[in-house]
Amino acid sequence: MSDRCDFPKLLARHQLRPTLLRLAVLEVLGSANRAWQAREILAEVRARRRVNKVTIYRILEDLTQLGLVRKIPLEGKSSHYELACEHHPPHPHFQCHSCGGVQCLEPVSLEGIWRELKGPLGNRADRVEIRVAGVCQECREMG
Amino acid sequence: MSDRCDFPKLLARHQLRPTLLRLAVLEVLGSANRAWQAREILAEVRARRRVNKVTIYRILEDLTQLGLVRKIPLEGKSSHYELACEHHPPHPHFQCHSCGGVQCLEPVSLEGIWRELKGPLGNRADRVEIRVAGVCQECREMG
DNA sequence: ATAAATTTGCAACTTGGTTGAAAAAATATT
DNA sequence: AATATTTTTTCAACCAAGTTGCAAATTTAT
Repeated sequence: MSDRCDFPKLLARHQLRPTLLRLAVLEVLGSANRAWQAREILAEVRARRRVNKVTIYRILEDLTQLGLVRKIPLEGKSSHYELACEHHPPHPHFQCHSCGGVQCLEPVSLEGIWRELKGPLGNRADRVEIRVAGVCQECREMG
Repeated sequence: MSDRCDFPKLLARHQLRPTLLRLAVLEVLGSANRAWQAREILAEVRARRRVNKVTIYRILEDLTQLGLVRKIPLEGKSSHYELACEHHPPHPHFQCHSCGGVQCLEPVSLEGIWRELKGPLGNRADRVEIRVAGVCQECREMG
């Protein structure tokens, strides 16, 4: 997935030091083409190292702030995070409203939407997010 | 906005009794063309009547379940709710990542997106939600 | 009138996330 | 190298949104 992302370099480019924990978080995020909950990232990092949850939250916040990570609001109480490097362009997410599971979908063109968008003038729009809700295959088969 | 929605009838159609509280929640939702947080709805209903928050949450859950209300996941820890009657078709939402404020945008055509959507086969997609993130006018003027 | 079912309230709890300040680690200065 | 400074991580305590189980109250059916 993100074998081609040089995380230390990415961090350096943003004046963030390449600490073990920051790298660990980035590596978890890059280890699969999916969106992760903070709790999942915490668990993954803990598999290799002792960490406090606050640290994970703060790292995620910093990385999100710098645009290195995308924070995706979805149904449920916990946010999801994913890499935002050049190898992971923005894309829609599918969420099953039965099991809550999340899947990344292929990127779609947003031109039409941007063109059609009409909102209170004076707002500056930076980003468009698409969430597709439905029932995933597994839940459908369950009945 | 929703002067044309007959809430008692809507409830009856779904085998839900038109209790004072259910009607109060619907009336709050219909009182402005915006998305409401549960806490806001609670406050509004409490302005007229004594209610427990659990009741509000349960009512919102029931109404959402029946498709009478849309629950919209946005950035931040609390969900937003809005009427889903025929007078309030689905539409994108704008959210300011400075103040967190939410605005309803005009509906846009989703045809292009539906056509382009490519996801794990076997999923059934029911709904597409669009969230536009940016900075609202007010926050821009602040600096 | 009374029994049965539905709705609401209450209190206690769970969970995701946050705060502030101290401890530890890394970097810079003399 | 020793010390000061800054950055990162931790800890404990906290907060707010939302949930659970059960009792009380209300509504509907018998």
